[in-house]
Amino acid sequence: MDDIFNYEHPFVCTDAVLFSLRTQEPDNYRKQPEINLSILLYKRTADPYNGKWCLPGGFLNIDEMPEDNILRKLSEKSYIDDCMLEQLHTFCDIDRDPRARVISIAYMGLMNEADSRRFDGGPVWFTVRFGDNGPMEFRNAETILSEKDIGFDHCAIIRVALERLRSGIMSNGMVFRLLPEEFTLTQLQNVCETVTCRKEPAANFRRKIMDMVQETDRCTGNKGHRPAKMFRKRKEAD
Amino acid sequence: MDDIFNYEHPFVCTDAVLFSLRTQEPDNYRKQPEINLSILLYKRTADPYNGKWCLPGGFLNIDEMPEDNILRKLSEKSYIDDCMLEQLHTFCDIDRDPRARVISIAYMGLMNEADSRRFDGGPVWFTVRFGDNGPMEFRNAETILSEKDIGFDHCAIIRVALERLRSGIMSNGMVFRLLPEEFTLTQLQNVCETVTCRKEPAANFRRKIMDMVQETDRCTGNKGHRPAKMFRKRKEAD
DNA sequence: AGAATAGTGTCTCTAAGACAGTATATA
DNA sequence: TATATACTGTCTTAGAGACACTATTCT
Repeated sequence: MDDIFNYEHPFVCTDAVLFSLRTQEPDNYRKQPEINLSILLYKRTADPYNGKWCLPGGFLNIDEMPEDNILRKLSEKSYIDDCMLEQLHTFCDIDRDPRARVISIAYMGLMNEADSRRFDGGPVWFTVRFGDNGPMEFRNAETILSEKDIGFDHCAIIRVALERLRSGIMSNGMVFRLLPEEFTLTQLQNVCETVTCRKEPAANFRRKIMDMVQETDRCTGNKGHRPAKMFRKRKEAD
Repeated sequence: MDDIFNYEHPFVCTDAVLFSLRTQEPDNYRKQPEINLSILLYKRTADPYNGKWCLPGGFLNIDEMPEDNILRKLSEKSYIDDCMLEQLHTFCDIDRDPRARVISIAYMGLMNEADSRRFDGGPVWFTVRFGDNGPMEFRNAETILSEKDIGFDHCAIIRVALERLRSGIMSNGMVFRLLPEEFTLTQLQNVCETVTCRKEPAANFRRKIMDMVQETDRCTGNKGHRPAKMFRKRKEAD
């Protein structure tokens, strides 16, 4: 092999920010459930950052695409074998891994709640609390994590992913990857609102997204209030 | 060192799409010059892709940031020692380099015409012709290149850069990095129009960008028509 | 009736686009 | 006066936001 290939070169790894939803059943069956955004983290059991929580990912094999690497790592610990991944950014800080020079190609993925509930063992879902630019917080039934509990530069990666999700959720059809096939417009709106941290009158929201959805002939029922029509993502005909 | 670091891992390189402008002096001194977008390419003198034209960049050293790598490579061949670089995307196709597995972290940079004219020796500037999605063409005084004359996957990289430039030029203050400190609004508009491939009435354009610029007390003259006020980028006061 | 959500109609304001017009320098 | 660019005024339209209103189900 060529001379230029005989030098000590950086390692390459992947990291994935997987988003999903956690729907909290309400105390009163007539009320709408609370919807929270959640991400997937796992607890490290070795140095560096032993005991800290990190994003799933791994070292990239010489003959492997980053997306495949991430899906492989995820399917080792769960039942995920398909999830659309979008490249976010490549993180290159020289000392981001104390063991060696490791650059990380970061991806973002979205999955609906039903699929995300099939995870067990390995990584676990934490709901994300976040303000416009303030510190983030991650929770599940047992644990509350703050930014200092996150290893490597993964907080920065999560921030970039959140920013991408927030800016794209309304335009790129990202919302639909978080929702089941069929959903009510109120569900759709609640998801958008939790992601963007902005409330909006229903009439305005509906006008804006009406051309992205299509009505089905089904609706909700037994909720103690007017039933809601179910919608699905509109199939483009162009 | 750790066991996981004893494996054959991908190489990492950088590639930079540097944009600038080429102003073509008009035949009639009273007319506005034609402005073209241009990018920097160099001709390979070794396999693979011997004789093809490529983006500047290079293999990333173990203790080097990608931006520094690019600036180092550029300053070897020219006088560039500073240029804001923005990360575009990381290209990972397994066979994008026939010699080995090499992933490329691609960046985009913008420089004004005066700075870009200080390049000599090494890489050269080509004006870019491009339609909405059609094939690209690259020209300078001696040469016309089509996409097949570009090595590696650098055409795809250029396309991503163009797309980013086109979508951000009006909002992110990118235009101002292509222009000199002071410029006329017609110049500003012409640059925006060549980048976006869309014409627009001057009145509308001016209304849109008025809050991004600030007037100076200078103006053009001796042009055989009404002089134009010079403007500069508005310094934000927040 | 009361509680809760589902869904609609309409007003205002702003920004984008179309287009016609005025202003000013040089030969 | 002719040419070329510089700059402005205004009409129309589309979309965002605010807000008030009606509709439906279950207990």
